[in-house]
Amino acid sequence: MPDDQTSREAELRQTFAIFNEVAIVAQLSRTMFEARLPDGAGVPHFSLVNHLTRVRDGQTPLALARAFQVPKNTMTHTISGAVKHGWVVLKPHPTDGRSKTVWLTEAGRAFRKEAIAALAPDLAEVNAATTPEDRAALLERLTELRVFLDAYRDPKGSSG
Amino acid sequence: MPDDQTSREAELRQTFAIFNEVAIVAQLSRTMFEARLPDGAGVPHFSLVNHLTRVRDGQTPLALARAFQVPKNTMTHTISGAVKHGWVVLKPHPTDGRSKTVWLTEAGRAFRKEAIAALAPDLAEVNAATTPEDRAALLERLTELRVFLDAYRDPKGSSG
DNA sequence: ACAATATGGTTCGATATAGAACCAAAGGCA
DNA sequence: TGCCTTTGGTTCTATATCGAACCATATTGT
Repeated sequence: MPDDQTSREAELRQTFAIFNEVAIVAQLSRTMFEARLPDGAGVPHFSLVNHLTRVRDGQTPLALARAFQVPKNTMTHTISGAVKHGWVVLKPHPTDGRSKTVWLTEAGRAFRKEAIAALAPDLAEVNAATTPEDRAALLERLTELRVFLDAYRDPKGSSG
Repeated sequence: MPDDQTSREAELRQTFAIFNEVAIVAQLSRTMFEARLPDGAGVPHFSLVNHLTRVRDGQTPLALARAFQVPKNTMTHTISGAVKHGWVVLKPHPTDGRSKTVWLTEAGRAFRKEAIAALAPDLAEVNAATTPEDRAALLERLTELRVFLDAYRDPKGSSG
């Protein structure tokens, strides 16, 4: 077996290791965050409410599904949970009878505010344990990888 | 609001963004991998079989749960799926009547071999789209973060 | 106008993950 | 020996995620 082959395989293993670490970090951070969120709140609920706050509410479920890169049935499920908790409400779409729009409630805004306050200490611990340079580099490389994967699996950007 | 405060908040947002990207990459890569795996095979099944191959089989479910940083009931579930597919078999522990041991089957070894071959092209695409230096840096920083989170959430290293 | 197709959303079935309660065997200790 | 605690695993319940099938409304093409 020539050297080219063995070193290529070593690089594939390294890339596999990257995805492995990503999966572990995702798992650990999800657990960490959910421990801080109130009652039946999960990360998807917070992400939804956070997105509606930062961008704008009144978006359709499909637009949200695309924003989060998840299938539309997953977004249906997340929204229904948020509705059940009273953080958002659904209203009919003004011009498209098939569609709906998602709106924040006061409870939703309060939930987001409290969640952010509850999450901050953990984030601060991470910042205390790492350097700003490492974090900036990590974010850059992760974004690069995410952008590639995004385009790789779905060259045209569909999601429904 | 003093500058210290605003820059600290900016850093918290950046760290939050890191976890956000990690979650997205984890999601995209999981989907990508599972599209390549046969029939009802999921990433956890592959990870299990891969671990049993690389380290050794005959380990107990609890040891495996610790190796993968998951609760023991999650490992019970993963193993039962792998047993159902015929990739591993359970045998009683030789000296501990409460415990079991997990063993690879020939089908399990074949599954791993085929899965690796099926996954390689995707990994190669990632390698074609990134530089070795970026990948090495990413892996390093991810590992650093994973090690921190691991210690942060569980200073003593328990898992059962 | 009308049939064919495309789109927005939900439902169904499957796997994944995790906390809590539970059971059975092992180990410690009087 | 017998009780109590610890440990290994499973079960129960709940949320998350996703593909496939499905329904209703819109849009397109003729």
